[in-house]
Amino acid sequence: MKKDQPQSDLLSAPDKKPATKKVRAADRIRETARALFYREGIRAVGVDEIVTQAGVTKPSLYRSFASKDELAAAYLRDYDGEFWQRFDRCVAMHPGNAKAQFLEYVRGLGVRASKDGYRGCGLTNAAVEYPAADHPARHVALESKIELRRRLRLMARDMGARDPDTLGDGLQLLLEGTYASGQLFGDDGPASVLAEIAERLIDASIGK
Amino acid sequence: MKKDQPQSDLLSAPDKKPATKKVRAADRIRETARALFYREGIRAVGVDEIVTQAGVTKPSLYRSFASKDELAAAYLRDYDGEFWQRFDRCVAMHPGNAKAQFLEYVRGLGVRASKDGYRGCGLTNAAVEYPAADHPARHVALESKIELRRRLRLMARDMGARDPDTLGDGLQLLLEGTYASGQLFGDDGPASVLAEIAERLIDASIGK
DNA sequence: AAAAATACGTACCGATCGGTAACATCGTCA
DNA sequence: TGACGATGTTACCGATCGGTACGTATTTTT
Repeated sequence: MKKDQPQSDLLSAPDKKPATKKVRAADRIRETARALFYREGIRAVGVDEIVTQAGVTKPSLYRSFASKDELAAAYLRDYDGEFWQRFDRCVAMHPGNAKAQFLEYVRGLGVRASKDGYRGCGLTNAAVEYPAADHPARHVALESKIELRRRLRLMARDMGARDPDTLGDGLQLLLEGTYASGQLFGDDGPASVLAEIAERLIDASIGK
Repeated sequence: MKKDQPQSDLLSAPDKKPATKKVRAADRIRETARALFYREGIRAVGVDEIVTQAGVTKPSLYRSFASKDELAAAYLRDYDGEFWQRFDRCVAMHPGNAKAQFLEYVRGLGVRASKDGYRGCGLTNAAVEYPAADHPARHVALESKIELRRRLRLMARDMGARDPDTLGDGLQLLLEGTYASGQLFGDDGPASVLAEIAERLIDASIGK
């Protein structure tokens, strides 16, 4: 279970103990929380479970995070970062072609969402778990979704949509619908038609 | 379950106290749980809060429901019933016209989902809160979604879609996306374009 | 090597969680 | 009246919840 020691000794690592435990407790907590929160939900996971599985202790958690809610918010910030990494990678694959960019992301998502064990979007799930507007976790989730909306509308404009805002919002509905459906049905759920439907909607919304 | 209140006083009710408390405890619990579970989420609401707000006591709850999980399942069965009531009312309004039936529902949903305080679909939310496949709440939610999928595919066929299953699934993506987006963004969210997008997608999927 | 700073662990807290035992009370109907 | 079923009352259970007081290692700096 305790793997990952700093492989800095690939070349010229002069003074360094094996450092089996060199990974900072805060990092181990972040990683463990990420896995547990995503798989089981935030409310379902207690801090004891996190620290136990991370191989650290509770005070270590509370030295790095003010509360469980803040840890949840940190998890979502990490998740948000990974999301945009995936998204922007698709964008970079098709320079100047917004439709191809979006369809690239959508095809990847369609595959992921149809594998079982898929649990949807961590950000959306968190917003479902924490409806209170002032909760730190919900705040992170909402900001991310607002940014996504902005990006999708821009992409819709670049696609040449007659009404970019409407198409952008429509694409967001499809994405959120896939997140939800993917975790409801296992494979062979509605999520598998995402790419086809998205393309159909886009084609019906551009040109003319 | 457990019929309610002998409403024998429609005529000739001679001796009857105001009956402020005549409502069965089980029913009061169901109603209270429905409101609280939907608004705040199932995990977020404790049984103490339910019985307190319902004006009953904990043993009364556990005389009618085997566990909190079963109460949650009962809540979802109620929710499911109300959903199909709304849905079938829209169907009945446009006999023989599946597209009009669906758009009728979609227009109503678009309005509801854009009001703030909207919390999405109770069934979908429950599935998010309880990822474990064997949880009673998730079971009810999944069954309902499977039935919805079946219905939407049938409607897509009645619309004359080239590929009914694909269109049906696409419509489900839009619905689920609206449930999620509606509770993320308040009003003026992506949910407000649902009707327009749905119609566009349908038109692009039929005939030819 | 000594001192200052940083990271971590042991043990514990009060509150709340879902759930129950035992008994008193009430209304209804025979 | 008397019996019954449904409800309320009170007190309690063990487990888990999020969170902390306080002392000990370990590093880093001097």
